Amino acid sequence: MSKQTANPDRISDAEQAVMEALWTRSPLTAAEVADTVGEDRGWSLATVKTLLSRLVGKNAIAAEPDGRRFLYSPVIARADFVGHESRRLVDRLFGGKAASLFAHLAEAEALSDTDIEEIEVLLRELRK
Amino acid sequence: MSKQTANPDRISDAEQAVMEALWTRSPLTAAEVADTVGEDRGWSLATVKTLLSRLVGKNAIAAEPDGRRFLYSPVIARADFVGHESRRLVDRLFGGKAASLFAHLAEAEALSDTDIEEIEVLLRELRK
DNA sequence: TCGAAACGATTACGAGTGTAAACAGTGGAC
DNA sequence: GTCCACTGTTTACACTCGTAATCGTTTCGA
Repeated sequence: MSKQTANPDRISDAEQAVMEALWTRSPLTAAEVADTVGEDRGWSLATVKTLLSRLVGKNAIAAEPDGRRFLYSPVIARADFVGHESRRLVDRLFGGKAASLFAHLAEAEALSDTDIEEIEVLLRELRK
Repeated sequence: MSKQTANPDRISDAEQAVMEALWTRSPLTAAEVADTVGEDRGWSLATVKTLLSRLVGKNAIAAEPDGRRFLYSPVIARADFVGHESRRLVDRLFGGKAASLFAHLAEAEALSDTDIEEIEVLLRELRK
């Protein structure tokens, strides 16, 4: 009672790769996902099928029957996932303060000139 | 060949809690860490000892002998850890673009007014 | 009609994690 | 001098993750 309780159905790295494929285009069959994802990751079809099953188990994707196979589609939106993970990071590392994350990025020179410009634009938007 | 190869000595959530204690004050004995951390997390001394051992194994902390016990201190700095994890998130979710992370936070209304003000100040600094 | 290909489901297995109990050595109190 | 408390080390165990192989079924081509 603890890892899965504290960690309810977190999407793992490998699983995320599969999600990315489905966020890009869906629905897809297992074979199609494997074609897309397995390519760069060097995964076998079997591996992709396992990941798909696990994602279905986590209710992250839905499997709609289509003849004797399934068509998979995301259930959770990418924006939600991204939001969840971002918040998690901000909470874990910056005491929940998003500005601290920003300060860190600035200090670590992790912000390119382009980044800074874009953020300025966004800020002007926000200030309106 | 893959999880530990792709994931060389990552610091886990539970381990991070121990690190936080040591980043706050160090060196500490195992018992002291347990007093600090075990309290809120409800961990037994045994659990804390295990985590300390694993962290030593990962070269994240150092154990200096002090009589018949050890004094533990961080080897990696919090800023480095935070930097690493932040970059990891930006890479995984925002294609490496920090500005995208910022845009997401803005859009998700994860930025408080205070956050925005602070960021503006930081930006002015950066522009100099 | 018969065998091969294609599918999902089941099983596998080592590494990492969360959480701890059991064990062994030792130094201090009495 | 003996025993207890404390310390690090070893072992444990269930669960997740990465990565598949195998199995059972079904369908399509020959």
